Amino acid sequence: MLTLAILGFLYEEPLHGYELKSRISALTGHVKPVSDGALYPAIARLEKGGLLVRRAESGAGAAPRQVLTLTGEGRDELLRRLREPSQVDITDRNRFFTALAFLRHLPSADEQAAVLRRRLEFIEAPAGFFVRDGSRVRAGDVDDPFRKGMVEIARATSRAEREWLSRTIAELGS
Amino acid sequence: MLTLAILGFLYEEPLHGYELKSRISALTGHVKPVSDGALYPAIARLEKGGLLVRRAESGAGAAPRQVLTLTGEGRDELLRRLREPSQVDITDRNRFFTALAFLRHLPSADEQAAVLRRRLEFIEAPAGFFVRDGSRVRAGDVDDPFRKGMVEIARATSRAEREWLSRTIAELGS
DNA sequence: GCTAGCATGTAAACGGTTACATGATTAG
DNA sequence: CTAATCATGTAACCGTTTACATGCTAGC
Repeated sequence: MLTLAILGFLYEEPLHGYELKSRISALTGHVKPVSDGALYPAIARLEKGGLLVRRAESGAGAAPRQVLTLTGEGRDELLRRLREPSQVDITDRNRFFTALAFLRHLPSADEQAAVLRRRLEFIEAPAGFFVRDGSRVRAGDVDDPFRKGMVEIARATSRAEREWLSRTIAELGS
Repeated sequence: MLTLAILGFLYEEPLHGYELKSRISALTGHVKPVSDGALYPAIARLEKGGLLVRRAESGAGAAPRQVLTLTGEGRDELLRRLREPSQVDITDRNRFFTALAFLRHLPSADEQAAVLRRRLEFIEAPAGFFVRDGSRVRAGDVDDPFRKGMVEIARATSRAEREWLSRTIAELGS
C-alpha cells in the first residue's frame, strides 16, 4: 500500500519525502499519519531497486530536502501494479482504494475497466458473515444489535461501491 | 485484530484452532482466510501469556485437535480491550468492526455506548481527501472519475455508519 | 488413485509501529 | 521562549505473509 502510494504520487510529479507523507496521509480519508519509520525505509527500498532517484535540494532549513523522481523502471512498475493487481490489492479495501487513486494513469479504458471488474466480482461474491452450523445467518436472524450493525453497514457500503463500479464500468465501455 | 478476534470467539465457547480460523475468516465479511502462519503463533503467544490453555482432543483423524479455553485473565483481557480500545482500534475499520462483533460482551450499556461514541467522534472529524495547496478539494471539484468514486463511496459508507452509530447510541441511552 | 477438507505447525522475509535522534524556521 | 511545523533518518520489536512440512479421512 505504502509502496504503491509512493509510486503513484511520484508518477505525477517529483516530490520530497515530507510532502509525500502529507499526501499519503490525506489519501487514506480520515487522516492517519504515515510514520517516518515506514516511509523512509520504503523510499530507500525503492531507490535500491532502481525505481527512483534522489537529488538533495541544498535549501536552507532543517534537513535538506531529498527530491525524489521516478525512473523509467519506476514508472513501468506503477503501471504494472495497476494493470496486474494482486489478490490482496483487489480484496483489501485500503489497497484497492489506493490503486483507484492512481488508476487514471493506466493509458487504456479497457485496462481500467478490467480492474474495476475484478473488484466488482469480488464484492459480488457472497459474503460470509457469521456462519453457524454451515448455514449462513442473515441480517434479520442475528439477535446481537452490534453484529446487526456490522451487517447493515457492510451492506450499505457494498451497495454504494457496487453501484459506482457498475456505472463506471459501463461508462468506460467503448 | 487477530488477537482480539481469538479472545472474542473463545470468550463465547472453547474452540480448536481450525474452527477459530473459519470463524475469523467469516467475520471479515468477504472471506479472506486467516493464514496458519498468523493464527498458530498468535495462539502460542496467548498461551504463553496465560490468557488461554489448550487441551489435546485425542480424536482419530489428522493432527489432534487442540481445544482452546480462555483463562480468567483471558476473559478479563477481552473486556479490557473492549472497554479501552486503542486509537487504532477506533481508527481502523477492520479493527473497529472486530471490536463491534464482541461488544455485547461488555456488561454495561454505558460502556458499550462510550465505545460507539468514540468511533462516531472519529468518523465525524473532517476527512482529508486530496488536500491541494492547503484548501480541501470537494467531491465535485475532483476531475478524475476514479478519485470522485473514492470520495463518493467513502461518503456513502461514512453516512451509513454515522446513522447506525447515532441511532444505536440513542437506543443504548438509559 | 486423486482431490478436497480437516488439522497443526515452523521458518524466512517483509513491512509497519514506536521510540529515539537531530536540527532549523516561523508564529504566537 | 516555546510550541508547532518542516525535514530526514535509525533501531528494536512485532505481527503478517508466504512457503514449507506432515498426515489422516471422505467422496468422486
